[in-house]
Amino acid sequence: MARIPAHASSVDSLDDPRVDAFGMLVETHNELTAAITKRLAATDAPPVPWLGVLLRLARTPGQRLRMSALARDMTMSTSGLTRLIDRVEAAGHVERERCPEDRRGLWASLTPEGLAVVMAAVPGHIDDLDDLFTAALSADELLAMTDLLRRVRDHVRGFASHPG
Amino acid sequence: MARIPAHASSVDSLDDPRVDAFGMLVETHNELTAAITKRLAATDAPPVPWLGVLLRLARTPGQRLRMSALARDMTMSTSGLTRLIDRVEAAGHVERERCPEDRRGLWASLTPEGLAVVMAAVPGHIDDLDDLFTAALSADELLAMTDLLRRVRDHVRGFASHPG
DNA sequence: GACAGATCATTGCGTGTGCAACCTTTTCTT
DNA sequence: AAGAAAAGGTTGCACACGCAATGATCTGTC
Repeated sequence: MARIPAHASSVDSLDDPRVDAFGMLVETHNELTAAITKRLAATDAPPVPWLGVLLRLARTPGQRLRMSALARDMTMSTSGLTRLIDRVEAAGHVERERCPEDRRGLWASLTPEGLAVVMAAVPGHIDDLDDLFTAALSADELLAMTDLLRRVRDHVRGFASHPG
Repeated sequence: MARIPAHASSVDSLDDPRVDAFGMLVETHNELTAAITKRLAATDAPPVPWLGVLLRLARTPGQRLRMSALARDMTMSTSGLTRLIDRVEAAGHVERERCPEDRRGLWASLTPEGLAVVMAAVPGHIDDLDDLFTAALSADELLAMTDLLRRVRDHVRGFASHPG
């Protein structure tokens, strides 16, 4: 691949592997989340962001997480998470609990109903992922891709670029 | 790692490489687009979706694309694209042109100003990508990841799961 | 040739999200 | 100990997006 001089003025300079990679990340994400969203909506499973919250809580010891920590994990703003938890809580899947050692803070805590919901939803979700996602890759490739993505994610997080 | 029986009822069944991979795709996308969005906003460069439109048009022979084709390429609904083009057109970067051979259709056509804008924005954008994205990977890994993502994207598109 | 159905693009509406401002509580500084 | 600064979470606001319905045009069938 030829280096691209900074003063390049032809449209050829727009073909760049870094730009391509970023574009592909965005497109793949959009295609896949749109498809998964439709699959979930076709059943009575919770939508993608709900599933994200419920999965994270279910996998956490004590099955509760601080609001701000959950926002960071979900890569969304705290205001976005406030509203998301509003909805999930209204459905009875989580509860807000006051935090004894920091009275500013709140726990988002998974309810038994919420745990039941996520346990019931996951097998179908995995089937959807097999169809739409995993089928395109070998097992090794899936792990390799996960690893590459994780490294990029961690790298970007190092810039503390989160929305507030 | 142990196989997970379909009737598994413990939270261990929630640790699944397919679920992990999907979660990582979403997180990486969210982190990276948020960070890139902030970088672009800090300069006078156009926001991410505008850049997507402008780049696609700039790289297309004739530098124009049908609205519906552009919507598919951008992995967004046609209504979303209508509004996006409204904004980009108001900024003078593209123009709608009636299509002689199909009077229902419209071309989204890059203006000279739009071309100048994208040519000016791309070098800085590539610098941002180098910082935030490419730095986490070797050149080979970047290409490998792009390839894996492309295969997943193409696979999902095979399900014709687009929003309308 | 006419009518039914599909396709292209737009609009009304609902919703999910980020930013900035705010209040409360904690932590730091002196 | 007191005031300043920082952090946790919520709210007002604006905005971008998807879905469903609409109007216009094309395509296929009889």
